Amino acid sequence: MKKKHLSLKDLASELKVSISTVSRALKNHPDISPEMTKKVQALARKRNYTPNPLAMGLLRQQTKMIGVIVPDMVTQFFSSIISGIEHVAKQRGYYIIISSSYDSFQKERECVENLLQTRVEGIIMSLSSETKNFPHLRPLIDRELPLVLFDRVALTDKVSSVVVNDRESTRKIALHFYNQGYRRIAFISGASHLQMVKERANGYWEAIREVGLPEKKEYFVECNMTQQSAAQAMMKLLRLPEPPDAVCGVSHTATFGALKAIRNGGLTIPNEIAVAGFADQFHAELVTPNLTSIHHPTFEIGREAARLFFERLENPSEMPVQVVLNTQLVPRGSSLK
Amino acid sequence: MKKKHLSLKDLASELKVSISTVSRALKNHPDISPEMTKKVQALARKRNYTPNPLAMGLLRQQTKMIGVIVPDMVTQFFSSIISGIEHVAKQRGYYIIISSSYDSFQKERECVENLLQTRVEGIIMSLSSETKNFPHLRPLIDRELPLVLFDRVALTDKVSSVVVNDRESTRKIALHFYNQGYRRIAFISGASHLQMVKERANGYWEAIREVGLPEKKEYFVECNMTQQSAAQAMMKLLRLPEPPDAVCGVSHTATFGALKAIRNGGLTIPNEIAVAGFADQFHAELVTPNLTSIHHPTFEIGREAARLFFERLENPSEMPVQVVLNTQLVPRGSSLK
DNA sequence: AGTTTCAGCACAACCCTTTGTGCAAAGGTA
DNA sequence: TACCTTTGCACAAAGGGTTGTGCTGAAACT
Repeated sequence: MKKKHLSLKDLASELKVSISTVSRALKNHPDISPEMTKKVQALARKRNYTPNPLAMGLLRQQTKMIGVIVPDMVTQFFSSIISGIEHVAKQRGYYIIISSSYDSFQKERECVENLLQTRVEGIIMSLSSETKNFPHLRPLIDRELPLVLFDRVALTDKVSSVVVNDRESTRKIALHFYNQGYRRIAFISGASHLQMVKERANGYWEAIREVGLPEKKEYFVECNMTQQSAAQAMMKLLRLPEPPDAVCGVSHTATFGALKAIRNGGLTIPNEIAVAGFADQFHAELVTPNLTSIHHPTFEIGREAARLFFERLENPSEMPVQVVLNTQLVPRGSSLK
Repeated sequence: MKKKHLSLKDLASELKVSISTVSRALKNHPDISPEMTKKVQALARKRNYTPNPLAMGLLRQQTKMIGVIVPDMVTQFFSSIISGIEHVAKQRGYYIIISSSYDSFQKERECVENLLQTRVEGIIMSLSSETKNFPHLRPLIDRELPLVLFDRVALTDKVSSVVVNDRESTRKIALHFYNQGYRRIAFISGASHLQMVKERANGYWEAIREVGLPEKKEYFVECNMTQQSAAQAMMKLLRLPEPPDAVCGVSHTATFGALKAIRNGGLTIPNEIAVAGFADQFHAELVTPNLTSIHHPTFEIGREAARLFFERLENPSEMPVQVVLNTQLVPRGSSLK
């Protein structure tokens, strides 16, 4: 005995008036007499009527849905951003549909296609690490569907985006190391085709130059952004004839990978070597000593991305903009001599 | 020059046939001649036609959407479960709409109402910690909409649910402590109105009795499930005339709270005191020594919940079932003498 | 050749809502 | 009284898709 959702038709037949009368009465249309309006609204409230969103969507040609694509939705970084997006979307009566690209270009492409088929009104996404070309974004751009990129961005001349000040982040860390007296500062970098990685690497070199330290290439190692790879890169650093006394990871994963390698190497932090990188408060305070880290305003990233999305939705012809959010360096035990 | 999605009507007018012909041709209906079918399908492929889901939804009276309510979507535990739900939903062509109750009964109630207005076909949820009555679930049950609860469940005689073997989890931990030679085993419990907490507490006592240790009330302390509160509870334990040599936290948060208190107290793990609790691999291996922990099959919880959901969707009259998943004790450094 | 049969397509209704237009009854004015 | 305006509602179309039924012309039958 499954009760179906009730429609205007049900209300209309119960009141023995036409559907259009009911519809107008619910909107206080002047064409409808006050008595009728009252009667209709009373019944609608009693029966707990709500308009069918599908019918509305069909009529208005809008689904009230935003597609969100992230490399992975389990990581706190992304889930927190999603939470920020959802917060704004909810306020505006929109829903989000989350898809994971699992850092695969192929999957990302499928996600975009799927979401377009679902008739989302636009997409907010962070690119997969494999994504170097953007043919799958063409349909969005050509059809002027709102598209907002965050964290891992591209095509910034055509697409609005939200990023953090990556260069400044690593610069802050390196300067912090220097101020604490560390002089052999190393950096574990990542896949260099990513804009974010380039920026962070630049920030590192900028600080090195700024304080007048020698630009030693051997203190700049690369990894593929996995914990294991970062750990190996760290071990490479430790085997140097003159190993670094401070190290900064290019990402959350790289930082903790380096941390593990250092522990395995039996070195004491922060005396023999200082560590800093990217981590949220919870993770930074879980390890001993607590990790000096760059805190990303994840919720705000999501909020801004959603804000830009609605801006474009309302004004598709505006020029794309880029919002740069500032990160925060939180010094903790791992780098305080 | 916003190109709209194209419809059957567009295809029909381009081929100068009726809409119904196009519709049938796309489905290989025998009424349509092979040549016409070929022609239509060719054009549809060329133009990249996909049916409008709103129109289909309106027609079939199904939205292909599942509402998902969690206390918080940022925590890995829940985001991983959501990921499992999404995985199954995607396979079946369904989308999920995620709402957060923020552990508030009021918000949870609003979430349910909102989702029902959106015409989701059912809801998969974990109850907020405030939820003790279930008037907001009545509409779901009365209208026989699929409802599946996980982790924090209730009304198991009317609603399908997925839980883990909580009692067994803590029992395993306590037995593991005993086998490692620990004899003064403590437990940091939580808000006792939660079924989950009761079960875990029971598992602890069960193991204590099983191995014949004295049932010492002072080794059983309570906290309100925050890190700080758990840390305070831990400190209380450490101040005992005969402090425990092993401690188990009732939850992820409680476990790490206890860990921090022990560190602050300057005790060495696992020699002076062993620690174990609930944590995923990433967090367990982040701390030193690595934390012995109960691993929850979060992805599977989501998968099972979704499976039960579709079972009920297809067969609403079946009796509710409860799936109990087993947890896994992963011994690590924090409890190995 | 006249009738039947069937292939092959068009028409119309339905799902639910909004909204422009039509229309009848009531009121007002000359 | 005859005409015009206004009130208050009904009708219909549109949005995109499916599907039962109606219609037309040609092939196959007697």
